[in-house]
Amino acid sequence: MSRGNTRQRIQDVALELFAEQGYEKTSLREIAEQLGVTKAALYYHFKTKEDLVSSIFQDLAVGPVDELIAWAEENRPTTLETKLEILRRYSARLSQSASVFRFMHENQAALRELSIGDQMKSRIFSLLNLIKDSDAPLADQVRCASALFTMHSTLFVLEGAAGGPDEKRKAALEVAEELVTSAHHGGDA
Amino acid sequence: MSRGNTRQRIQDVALELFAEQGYEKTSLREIAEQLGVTKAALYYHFKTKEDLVSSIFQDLAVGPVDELIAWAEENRPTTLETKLEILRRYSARLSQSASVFRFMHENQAALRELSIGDQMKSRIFSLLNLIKDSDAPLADQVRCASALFTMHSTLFVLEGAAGGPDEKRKAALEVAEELVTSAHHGGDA
Amino acid sequence: MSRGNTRQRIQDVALELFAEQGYEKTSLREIAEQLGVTKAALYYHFKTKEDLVSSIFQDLAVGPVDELIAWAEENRPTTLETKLEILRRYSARLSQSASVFRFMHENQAALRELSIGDQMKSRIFSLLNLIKDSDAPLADQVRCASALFTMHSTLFVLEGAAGGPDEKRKAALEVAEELVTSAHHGGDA
Amino acid sequence: MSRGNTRQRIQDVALELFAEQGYEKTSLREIAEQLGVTKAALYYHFKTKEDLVSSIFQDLAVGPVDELIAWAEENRPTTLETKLEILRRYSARLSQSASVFRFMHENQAALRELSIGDQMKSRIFSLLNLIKDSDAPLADQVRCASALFTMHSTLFVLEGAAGGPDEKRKAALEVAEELVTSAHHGGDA
DNA sequence: CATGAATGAGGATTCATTCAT
DNA sequence: CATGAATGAATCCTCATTCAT
Repeated sequence: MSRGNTRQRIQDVALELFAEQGYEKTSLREIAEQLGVTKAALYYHFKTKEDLVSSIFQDLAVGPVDELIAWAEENRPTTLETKLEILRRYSARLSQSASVFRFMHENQAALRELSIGDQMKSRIFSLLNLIKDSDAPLADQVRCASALFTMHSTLFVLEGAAGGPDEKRKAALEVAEELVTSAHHGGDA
Repeated sequence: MSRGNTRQRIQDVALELFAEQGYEKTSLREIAEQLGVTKAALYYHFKTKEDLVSSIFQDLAVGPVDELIAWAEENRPTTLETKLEILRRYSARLSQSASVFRFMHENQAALRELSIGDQMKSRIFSLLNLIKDSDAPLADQVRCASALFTMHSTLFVLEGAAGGPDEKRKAALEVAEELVTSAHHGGDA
Repeated sequence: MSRGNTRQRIQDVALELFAEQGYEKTSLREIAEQLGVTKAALYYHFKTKEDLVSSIFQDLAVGPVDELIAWAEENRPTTLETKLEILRRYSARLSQSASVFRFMHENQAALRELSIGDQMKSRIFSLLNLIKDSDAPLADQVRCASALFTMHSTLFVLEGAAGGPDEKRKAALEVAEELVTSAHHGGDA
Repeated sequence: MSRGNTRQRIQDVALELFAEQGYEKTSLREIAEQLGVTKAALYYHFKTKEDLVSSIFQDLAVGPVDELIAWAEENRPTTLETKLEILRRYSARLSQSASVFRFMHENQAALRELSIGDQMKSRIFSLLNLIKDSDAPLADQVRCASALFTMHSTLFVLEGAAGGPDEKRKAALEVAEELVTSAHHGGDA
């Protein structure tokens, strides 16, 4: 039945548990139990716990974001329209891999000393630098950072408010576009 | 030698380590060692590790935010000017207790199952509800949430960018005010 | 209000908790808390935890049993009637200090390495030796031991059966008398 | 080196130490040390300390007694001869697993809050109910309880008296039979 | 591919006890 | 008489990891 897709199944279950309970609170025993295999089996597929979590990020977050960055770099110089397209594409990535990003957001302390933490951080900085202008007034830089964070946060905030996940995503994107546009104008004017 | 200020010293050192390394990665042994006391001494002052972290939040975050909420509730109905004043006061609180809020932000997964996690969450929701209008369009609600998150995030993002902490705080406040104002107008128009 | 009777109050509360939860499971903190005093206060009245439990036994078990043994030794040689009187008196002691004896019975392992354990053991052996005849057949010796244990056990067994505590005590005494009488006859015949 | 019998070896050493020192005074460290393994090895085989002690009881006490109860229930209605046979079989079980029963007897307080405590208690009650008649006079009920306790106690009392363990066992059985017979006649007459 | 068995390091917590005030 | 503050030693237990089979 399971033919070589074990690796994938481990990642799936692990992500689910990591997102639910946090990285540190989720033990390999738990993951193995939920899969119906032995802890040792996990070690056949992944060298360490860190290796497991890294592979998840690599596939679901680092890779996609790298593609986005590559695309943006091909489209230099970065016009406002390009910036807005970055936001749109990023928003799409975000909702595709919502649980990884949620996990990242809620476990920053735990991820900080994992190499993957730095990797993600540098990607997001790259993205931010594509959107904002380093010479712009501080407030404009905040606007751009805020644009990114707004899309992140909306993934798991506003539970109370009406609207399905996709409506919320669109609203967040709208606000983000507005913020970046405003920062861009700020630079222009 | 120590004159009744031990409790306070424990809280200080604990917060420092919690913020630096994360809640789960910081052991009571470490805190005790840094203080030059025994683990058991910590247990004389705090019933559990959770109790310790809770007391820190209570003093530095829950208390101050409660005061702010109380003030806001005395000034009903909430005009735009009141909302902006809430932002200003919140921004001040935030920078006074920056490390607690940073800690909170980076350890959401760990705090989730601590009672203090729920407490903080409910406070922030209260604040959000004072600022936003539940009947407003979704985008406006996102604007208000974003205003809060912007002030939070700016505490520990934009390391690269120029400007001292206070300038960043002011810039964040400016953006937050803008977002809330925009959401308010949105409701009006 | 409390004038020098603190010692007594400590003993009372301690016995209650020891009997309820066992010796090892009952901490001095617990005793102090229930009394509304500090652990350190207990140490003013009793040198150690062992000292506390010993004092309780001394007052409620060792002393009374010693009196009984003294009485029996004054009434040598030990006729059957004397033996039966020993049983009656012992039965009375037992129900007066039921909780100490129950505690003793259920915590033999814990008491074994406390000096008071040996003390109690030697008292009960003395009592047994007054009742049984060392030259008698083994079965008769068992009868006499059984007589004592019957009275002990009935203190906290037969919860299901009808009858108030005093009726049970009388029934136990009756059976005990029978056993000792039978052992005595056995020696005679 | 060790061939799958580790689990058994742990149980053996644990029982020995539990019986010698009591449940609470015996730490897992001690058990592990005596076996020449790590504490963690114990946890591979038994989920908790309670689980370890339970497994010992299950194998050596609960199981055998359950068989005895099952046998007795097949031989309803319970004649006097059946009752005596129960005593004989129980006596045999008792001396086969003497240390478990001794341990049980001396650690009642500790076992009380372990699920295995309740289990054993209910077994002994079942046994008692097979032997005694609930409508009989209280004294007869005491006789039957006493029969059981006599066999229990003789396992570790009467150290001073002459006779090997098997002679003591037989003497105890004799007295127990007598008590139950007497209680049975009491009901008849 | 995977398991069974084990380890070493470390976690939070509890306890009896002490002593200066 | 009693407390507040602290200690040292021990407790049970969990975890990531390893390795022979």
